[in-house]
Amino acid sequence: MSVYRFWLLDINYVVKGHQPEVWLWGMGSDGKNVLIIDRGFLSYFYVIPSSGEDVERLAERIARLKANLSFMAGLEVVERRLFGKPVKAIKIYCQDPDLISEYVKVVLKVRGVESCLEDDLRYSMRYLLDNNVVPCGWHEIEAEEIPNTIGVQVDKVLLAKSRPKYLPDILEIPKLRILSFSMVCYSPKGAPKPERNPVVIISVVTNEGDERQFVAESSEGDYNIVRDFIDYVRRFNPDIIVGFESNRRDIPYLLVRAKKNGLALKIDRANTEPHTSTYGHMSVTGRANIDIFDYADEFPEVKVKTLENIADYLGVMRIKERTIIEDVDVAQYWEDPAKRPILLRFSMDNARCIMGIAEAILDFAIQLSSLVGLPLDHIGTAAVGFRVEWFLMRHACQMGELIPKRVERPYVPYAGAIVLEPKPGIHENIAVLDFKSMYPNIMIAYNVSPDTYLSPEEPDPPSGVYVAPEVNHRFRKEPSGFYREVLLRLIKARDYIRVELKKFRPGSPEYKLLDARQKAIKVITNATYGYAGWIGARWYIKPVAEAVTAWGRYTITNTIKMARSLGLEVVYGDTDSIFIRYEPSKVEKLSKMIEESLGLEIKPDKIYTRILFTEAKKRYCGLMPDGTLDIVGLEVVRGDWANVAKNIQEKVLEIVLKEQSARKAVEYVRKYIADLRDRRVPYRDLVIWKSLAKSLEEYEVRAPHVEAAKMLQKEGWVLAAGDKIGYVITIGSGKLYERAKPYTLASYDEVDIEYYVTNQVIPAALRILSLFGVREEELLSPKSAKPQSLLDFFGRDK
DNA sequence: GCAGCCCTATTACCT
DNA sequence: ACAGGTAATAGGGCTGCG
Repeated sequence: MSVYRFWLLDINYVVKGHQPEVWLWGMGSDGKNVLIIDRGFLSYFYVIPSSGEDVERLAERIARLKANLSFMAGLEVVERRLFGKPVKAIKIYCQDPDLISEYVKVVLKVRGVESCLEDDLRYSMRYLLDNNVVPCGWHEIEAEEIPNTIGVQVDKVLLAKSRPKYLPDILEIPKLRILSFSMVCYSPKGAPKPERNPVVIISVVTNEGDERQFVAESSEGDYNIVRDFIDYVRRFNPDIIVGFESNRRDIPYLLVRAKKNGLALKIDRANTEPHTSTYGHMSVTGRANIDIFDYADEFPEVKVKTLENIADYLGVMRIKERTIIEDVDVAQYWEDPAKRPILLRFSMDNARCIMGIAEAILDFAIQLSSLVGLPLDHIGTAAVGFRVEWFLMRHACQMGELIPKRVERPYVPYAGAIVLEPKPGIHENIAVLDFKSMYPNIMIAYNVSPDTYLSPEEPDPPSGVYVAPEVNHRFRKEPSGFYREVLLRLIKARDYIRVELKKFRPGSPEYKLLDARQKAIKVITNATYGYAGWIGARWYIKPVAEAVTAWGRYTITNTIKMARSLGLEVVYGDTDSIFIRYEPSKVEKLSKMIEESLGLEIKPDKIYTRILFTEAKKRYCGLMPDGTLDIVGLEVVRGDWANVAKNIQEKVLEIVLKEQSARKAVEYVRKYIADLRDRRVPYRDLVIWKSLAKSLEEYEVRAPHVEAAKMLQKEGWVLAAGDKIGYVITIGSGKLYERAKPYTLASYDEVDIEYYVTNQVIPAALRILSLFGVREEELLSPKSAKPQSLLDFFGRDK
């Protein structure tokens, strides 16, 4: 027996004859792939006695059930806390974790049992939580090698002789074998259906430089390529498999195709097929199956989350250098021998893009996984709320706080932040002062937490309370709350990493790793308030979230008052920021005042040379000292306007802010409209993208993007909530929804250019130019009357 | 029959 | 399926109008 050091890649469990085994799949420090089998970890759940019930007596009553519940392995009375209140609970051990839900039903019927807790945790997660075993983290374990009689695809199999011991100080990531794949399916008409249409191309790229392409010999049979793909995966033996929309599309498709061909998609390390797991992800036992698409939300700048757009954004592969083949066109490319090579190239490039994106996001995914404690293949599919919750659950366990049940609650809204009315027009030399992590710091400063909250009936405790303004919710000053403790740890960890970061050269592996770690910490820190206000949260208590925003409003209004008292002119503000005319010495004073009176930190974030406010809140454009534009909320940064509108608005903003001439901007718009009318702008710049928020039948109204989506559906494409519909408006009469058409099914000749002039370009341009008195007619008429006097708004403009 | 108004549904943004 | 605050468009119903 020896001590073995490994990095945890994946975890699952099996139960054989009511005896559970945890399977820890890892990378050894000796460079080997290992499976460590840990037997004998006892699962359990808690029983909360009804109030006034004698817990020892209740325990005895439950113990008597042993005759019926034969795999109950003992019980004990323990002291825990629930929402901060001390409780005596009965911890009931169960030999077979899969029997827990059954046993809970029986136990709940026992007189004096109020409820059961923590019976809803999967055995493997229970194991991770209780033993502080961390996915994507290094551990040491006493173990002995045993023969690989089960035929798993690893270098060695070990039998655990101790529980793993987490080594938090080793951040290093072992060398991982990564395989990316992308596939093309052939359907002569409509969307490919796995029951009838074959896979014709599978492209594969590995991070060891191998590139392969499996191509079907004919349009009918895909036996060969499915088999070759399975063989290839097994031969390469990747630790990580990456795809794009592979959870939802590729893997389920391949499963059906394999079956059709009498094959089994055994691409894992345990000779089983991929299976659906938590949060709708496809689990590949012993490997981490990652869907790049699940990380698309990390890039909000990318509005339409296609593979090529994300790759372009990350600099992996430029769209300009690619031929993009739309889904609707795949069949003709496959059928035409002259065009097929383009399709092959397209597919190979997709696999390369997936590998490139994987390499760009993997550091972050790994850090998020180890921080939150969810396995690498789960962390991407878990929604933000669940990521935060798993992080909290880990700490709850360590702090003796019981994990509350998930309960359904009605949605009752509460008041949020304050947004100031901007002063429309152009302002010079404006500084933005931002509170640093305002909500987390409020939660820390006032100890706002589910376990420190005092309900109205409860008296003030001796140590005193913090009372939230407006809403008057009270929170104990002591002891330090659950949220406060967790947030302090996060902030401390991030501060430490930021210091460490300075020791390394940007771009070095160490730097990338630490940077990814601090980003993961930041994400979880910033999401904690949102979690607190989420009705789906286990630790939801509305007054907690309500108090945080109340203190937020109090903080910003006081800040504004103090700024004004110092003679600073406040021109705008939103939630945790104020925009003021920049006067360095006064700003310095203000920071100090706030620090002293509120205990929160505010600092200048950026200084605009010039800034333009529209009449609307949350929509402005600032000119930075380096000449770049900071565009906020306007059409330019929105994904649901055609590029023609976005392009023209950006240009208008640039001219107005840099050259300070509305007249020039008007000229530019007129020229642009002329070009548009001559169809000199690319077709793609006319496409309007909108998401489907629900399934098509659920829509109450007829809207352009919904009608366009219905046309796609008619063609056989499967559409679901979250899909983006790209459409153009075509010539004709009647409502817009009658003239909307998916851009892939329409052509340039059908497009109603005047719609784009009137409803896209003009409104986008006027949003800015109307501030200077420009009217629609001036943009439309090629040679309008003399420009209005207001046009030359700076006098010095020639 | 339709312009004008108001309201609702819908989407995507900001912090 | 992390929060609330906000802007904006299109559709749809209603009113008033020779």
